[in-house]
Amino acid sequence: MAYTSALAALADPTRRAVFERLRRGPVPVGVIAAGLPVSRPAVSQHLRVLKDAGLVRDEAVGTRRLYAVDPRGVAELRAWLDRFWDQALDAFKAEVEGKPQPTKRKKSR
Amino acid sequence: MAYTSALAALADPTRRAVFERLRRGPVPVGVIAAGLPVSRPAVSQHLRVLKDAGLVRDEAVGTRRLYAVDPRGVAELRAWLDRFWDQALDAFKAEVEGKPQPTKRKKSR
DNA sequence: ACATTCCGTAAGCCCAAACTTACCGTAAGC
DNA sequence: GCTTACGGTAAGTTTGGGCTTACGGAATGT
Repeated sequence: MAYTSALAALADPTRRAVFERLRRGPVPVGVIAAGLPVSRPAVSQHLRVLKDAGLVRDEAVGTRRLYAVDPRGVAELRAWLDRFWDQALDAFKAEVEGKPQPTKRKKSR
Repeated sequence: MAYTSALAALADPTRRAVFERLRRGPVPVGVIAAGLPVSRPAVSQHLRVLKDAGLVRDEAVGTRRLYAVDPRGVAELRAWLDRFWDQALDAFKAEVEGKPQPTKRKKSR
């Protein structure tokens, strides 16, 4: 159940900006920070969270580290979301076909 | 771009529990709160956030309000996620086929 | 060897948000 | 009518997390 940490990771706007920057391809930390209004250590911390969530993988090349989107983390989130997708469509279809009983209120106790 | 608030909404564990409870079908607020270790007002507040994010819709029936998953919010999240999915697969394929240039370091400035 | 570039980590601050208690409105049952 | 069940809102408290500054380590270039 790593989708929990993935959702928590993508909740933050700055972290989402980092993640979306990675969509174009592998990028070193400094380049990411240069395009954002936060310091480089902040970006490092965000990348750590994304990595722990399985959304990102890194590769050391010289003194730099290239970060890239990890398809596995994205796949896990997708799978979790799809469960809601299927159910919601079923419920919607069921409601269109015929309203159920109005559900009586429970007696006092 | 309502996926931003949707991600923020699903980041909280309690709110996610509420949302997952709704996966079985429409439920009144009290029933949700009964199954969670938080107070009923807390659940009300969480439902408000989920509703503002477009993930949930509500329907008044008597003194109760039935909450249910809103497929539209889920669809929006799915669409956003899929953009990463496609890109990540492309990048992975490109990397397998042939490593790009090692990327020289920039001179001092 | 030294200097430089790149990056991760520690410590600390500060604000957003999740929670509780208390209150009020509304609809249904008697 | 009154009472009771249900639920949204306000106010206040507290904890978590995102940020900065400062530091240390590792690899490259000369």
